[in-house]
Amino acid sequence: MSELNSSVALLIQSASLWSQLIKRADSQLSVHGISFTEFSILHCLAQAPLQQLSRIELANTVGLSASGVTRLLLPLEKIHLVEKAQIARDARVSLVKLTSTGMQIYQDALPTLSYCAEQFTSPLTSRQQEQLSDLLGRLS
Amino acid sequence: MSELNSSVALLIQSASLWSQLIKRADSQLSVHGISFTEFSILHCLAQAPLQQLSRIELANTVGLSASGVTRLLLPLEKIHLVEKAQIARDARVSLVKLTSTGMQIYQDALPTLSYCAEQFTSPLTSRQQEQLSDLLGRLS
DNA sequence: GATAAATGGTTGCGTAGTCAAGTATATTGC
DNA sequence: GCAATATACTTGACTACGCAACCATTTATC
Repeated sequence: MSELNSSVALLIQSASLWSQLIKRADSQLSVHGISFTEFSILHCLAQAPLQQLSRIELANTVGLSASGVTRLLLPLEKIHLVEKAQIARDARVSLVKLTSTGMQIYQDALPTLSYCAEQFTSPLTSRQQEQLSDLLGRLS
Repeated sequence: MSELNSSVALLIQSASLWSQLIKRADSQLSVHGISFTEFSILHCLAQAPLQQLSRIELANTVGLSASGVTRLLLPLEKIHLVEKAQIARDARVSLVKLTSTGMQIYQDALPTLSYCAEQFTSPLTSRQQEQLSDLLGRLS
């Protein structure tokens, strides 16, 4: 049973850690008027070629359901951080494109979140941070 | 900017990873009639001395807000997995105590979640899993 | 020992997100 | 070329939270 316990204990500890991290990130990002999840979306779009992705691609990248993406994009469209685009090949897909305003907000918010991430990983040496990054990268 | 990017990219990748993990855990735990968060609560209580904790301690341990704990406990009380208890010293605190039914459900669910955790960490060698556990343990 | 401040907890209200079902378009099998 | 199936969403209804405001009790201050 203590075999079972150690992996499960790690999981539960991670849950607590993660929820605290997200709360802090949300709180710090609120200066820019966006949440962590919204930032994630801006980030994925900013990295994408032409700064655009389909909603399904976006959902897979940020780990949300399709409907979650639909709902999250509504306010972002309303304040013109992203806009819809079509693709001729397939009338089903509705592309999401980062606007220049959206890119601006993203770039403003990037150092804020980066600082937050550093605060969080500061108990680790930079060597350990690399290790952690590497290990997490191997998980799926 | 690519300096900023690497830490932030890791964070966003972790978010996606985490949400997928929780979805899988919830889905597998549904056999036992509980969610991952509910399991977390049972787990914390099972580890605690006398299998009881105050609501605030519980909130801190699982990373929820106080109100989150209040609401989560309601259904658990209703199906008698946990019960309320008083402490004479302080009439404000309301202890939460794991019932024997609750302990049973916890022990039934433990291997399920453990299997889920193993599935998740299976891309890593056991040496790497230890490293990961160690690194995460150092974060707060 | 009365008043102020802190702590433990609950409730109202709002937001984020899920799943199941529906719609529109594309693709496949015959 | 047309039915069947799959894909890309959207919507309705619901759950899971968080925050702010609120009691109740305890502790500190004077």
